[in-house]
Amino acid sequence: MQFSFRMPVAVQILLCIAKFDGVFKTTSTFLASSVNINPVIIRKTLGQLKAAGLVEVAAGVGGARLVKEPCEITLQEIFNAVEEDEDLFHIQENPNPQCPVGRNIQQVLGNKLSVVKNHMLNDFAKITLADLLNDINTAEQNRQ
Amino acid sequence: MQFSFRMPVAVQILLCIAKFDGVFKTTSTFLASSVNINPVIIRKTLGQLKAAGLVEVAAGVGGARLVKEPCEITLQEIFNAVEEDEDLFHIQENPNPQCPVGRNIQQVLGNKLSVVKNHMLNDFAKITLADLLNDINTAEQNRQ
DNA sequence: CTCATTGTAAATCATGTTATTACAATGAGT
DNA sequence: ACTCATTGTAATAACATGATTTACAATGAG
Repeated sequence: MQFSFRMPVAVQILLCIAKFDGVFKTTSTFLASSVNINPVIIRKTLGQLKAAGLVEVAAGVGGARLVKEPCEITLQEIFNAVEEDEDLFHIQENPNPQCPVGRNIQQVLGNKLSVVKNHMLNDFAKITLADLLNDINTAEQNRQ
Repeated sequence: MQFSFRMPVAVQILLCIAKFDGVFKTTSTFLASSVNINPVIIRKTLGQLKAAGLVEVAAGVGGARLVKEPCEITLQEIFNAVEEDEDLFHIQENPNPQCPVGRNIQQVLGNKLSVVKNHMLNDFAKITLADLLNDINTAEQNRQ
């Protein structure tokens, strides 16, 4: 069990936009070939990132660009842009109300798990697009 | 996108076993009625918890009991017992190797996310079955 | 006006989770 | 030794969700 493609795809999109800014026009088709995924998914994800105020997309002419600096874009923003705001775990909705465990499990376990999720979001908030861009560049240098 | 039932179900099973120890025989059918889920899933989950050394199950006669004290059983153990050991996020397996972002994304993003996952597991390690049992009991008292 | 591109809907495919049925194996109680 | 409720497990079906694909109207620079 793991989270879907969505956040990693969004990260890769943003990295490409940052990396190829001014070099290539970052159309959905161009981005799709980097991620190796269908262009429609890129366009959908780009729409979510636009709604979150992270990118601008040029309808008609094509291409996308960052609205904020890479050092100002965190993984938390990206995560929130593409994932629903919901609990980390799916807790059974209809436990037995006759059972003292069943009738309290949602609240009790939910409380604990929401703290864990907040920690995770805080971790995400500490990671910026600039960090990742930097790691990419370092990895590229080590290639030679 | 969220994690499945599995861990919450396992937690509820263990809480019931702890709570009803010596009062009721905790068979898969009994536990299934608290969680309101199919008994086969209970048996499967119980098998995973047994393999993890958290419970003993009496084949034939029926019923399960904890092998360790509730204060010694952490959410991390329960999580590991029922979930695969895999990355938090699904990162595209076949990115474009021609693209400097595509050919490094797995390593770069994977590194960052594995740190986050470890934090999450550490958080789980700090939550014990005894904590949850305590919260359940408090909630029950506040009912009256 | 043209044309590459975006935005979006709809249909399909793939995968994973949960539910259900079925039945051999178990083992305490008689 | 027999009984019987129960476990362990396999196999299958039902369902939900994510990802893919096709299609096409809307966009807007040139």
